[in-house]
Amino acid sequence: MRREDREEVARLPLFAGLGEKSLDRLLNGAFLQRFPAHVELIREGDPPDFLHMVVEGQVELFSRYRDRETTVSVIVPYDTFILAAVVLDHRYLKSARALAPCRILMLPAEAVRQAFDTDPVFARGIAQELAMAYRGLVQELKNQKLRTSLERLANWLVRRDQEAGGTGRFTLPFDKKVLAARLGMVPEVLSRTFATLQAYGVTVDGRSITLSDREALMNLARPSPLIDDPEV
Amino acid sequence: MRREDREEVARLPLFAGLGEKSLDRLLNGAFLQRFPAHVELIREGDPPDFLHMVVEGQVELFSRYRDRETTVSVIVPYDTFILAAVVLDHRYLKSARALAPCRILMLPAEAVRQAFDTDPVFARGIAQELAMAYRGLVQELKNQKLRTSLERLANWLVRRDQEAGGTGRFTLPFDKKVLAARLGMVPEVLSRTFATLQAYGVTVDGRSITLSDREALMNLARPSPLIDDPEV
DNA sequence: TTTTGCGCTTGACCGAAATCAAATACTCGA
DNA sequence: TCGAGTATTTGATTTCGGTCAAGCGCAAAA
Repeated sequence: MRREDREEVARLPLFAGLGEKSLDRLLNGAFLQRFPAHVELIREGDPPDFLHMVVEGQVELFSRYRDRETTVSVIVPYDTFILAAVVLDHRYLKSARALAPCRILMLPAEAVRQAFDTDPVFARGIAQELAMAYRGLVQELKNQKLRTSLERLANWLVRRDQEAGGTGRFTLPFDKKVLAARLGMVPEVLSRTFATLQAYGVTVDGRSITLSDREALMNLARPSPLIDDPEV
Repeated sequence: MRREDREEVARLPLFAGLGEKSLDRLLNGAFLQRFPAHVELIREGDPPDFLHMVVEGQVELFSRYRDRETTVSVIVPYDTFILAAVVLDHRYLKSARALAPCRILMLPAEAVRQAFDTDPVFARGIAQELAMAYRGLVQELKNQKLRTSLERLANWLVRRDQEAGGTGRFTLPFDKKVLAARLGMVPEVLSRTFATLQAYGVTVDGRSITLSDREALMNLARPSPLIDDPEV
C-alpha cells in the first residue's frame, strides 16, 4: 500500500499506540483493493472474511427486508466497517456497496481477531472504537424515533454545513436517493421536504445547497448535542 | 452483596476469565443499591459516575427530545447499561428509570476504566460486550426503519413467546405503555394494533397473551435472523 | 368501601409519509 | 451529439400513525 495511506492508517485511533511490530503483522496480511462504483462489497448474512477500511471513495451500508431497503450509514475514508462482526466472528448484519469508485483496505478477519486476542493495546482500541460506534447508533436511533422527516433533514443540513466550514454553502456528498434512505424516507418525500425548507432559507440546485437563514433553520432543527454531536 | 448475586456476576461474559483478584478489586468498590419503582436512576447529559448492572427488577432506558420521549431498551437482571459512556468517559445519551422496585449493582466508573486500562482480559470482555450491544442496536434500527408497527408487534410477540417456551401463552413483562414506546408507537396505536392481530389468532386479556394461530402470525411477522436473533 | 388516578381502550379526526403515475432533467456510454 | 437508463420532481391518492377527547376498569390509598 502507498506510504501515505499507511501513515493515515497508523494515525487512526484504532491503531494508535499499536507498535510497529503489531501494526506490521496486521498490515502485511492486508491488501488494498479497488472497486468500481455500485459494486456490492459485502452481503448481509455472510460470515466475515475481512475487516474493511475505506481508504478512498464512499461506501454505503444498507440492509434489506422483504422488498424494502434502508441505508444505515455512509462510510468515508479512514473509517472501518463491520468491526463488530469481525470481532465476534458473527454474520454481517448489513450489506455494503461502493457509492463511488473506491479503494478498500482489507484486513483478514482472522488476523484481526488474532491481534485482538494477543495485543491488549489493540483490544482496547477496538473497544473504544466500538463504544463510539455504539453511541453513534444510539444517536441515530433517537434521531429516527424522536424526529420527523423535516427535522431530520434540517438537522442533517445544519450539521453538514458546519462540517463544511459553516459558510452556508456546500454540496451534497451523494445522490439524493441515498440521502433519503439515510434519513429514513423515500426520495419523493425528501424532494417535498426540501421544498418545504425553502421557507427557511434553504435553496437547492442540483447538489448545491445554500442556507441563507441560519436563524430560521436552526430554530426549526433545534439540534441537540445528545443526538447530533459525534463526541459529547 | 449476596453470595448468589456475586456468583451470577462472576458468570457474566463481561467478567468471564477475569481472575479472582481483578474481580475482587472491581467488586469491592462497588455497592448494591435498592431503588423503588419509577425512580430515575440516571439522566441523559450527565457524566458517567457508575457502571450499572441490574441485579433484580427492570430498568427502562429512554430518551427525551423536545416534548417527546422514547424507550430505547429495557434491561433485565444481570445486564449492564451505559457501558459505552463509562468506557469513553462521555456523557450519558440515555436516561434510565426503574420500571419496578429493583436492585442495582453500581461499579465506580473510574474503577471500571482502571480495570479496562490494566487488565487485558477485561478489556476484551468489554469489547465483546460492546460488539454485541452494537449489533443489537443495528438490529433495532433495522426493525424501526424497515417494518411497520404491525410487523414490529407481531415479531415482538413471536420472539417473546419463543423466549417463554413457545407454548403460545405468556404475559407481558411490563406495561403496555412501555411496550408501545419500546416498539416506537403511542399507546393508542398499540391498542389498535393488538386489535388487528385478533385476526391472526392473538388474544389479549390484560397482560396475558395467547397466540392460537402460530402459522398465521409467523406469516405476518416473517421474522428474519438478521433482525430478530440475538446471536446470529 | 370509597375515592382518586392511572392505564388502557375507543371513536373521530388530522397530518405525515408512502405509493402510484407521469413528467422532466441528468449522466454516461455508444 | 444522441439515446437509454437513472435520478428527481410533481401531482393525486392512500395508508399509517398521531392527536384529542371521552369512557371504562382496575388498583392503591384514604
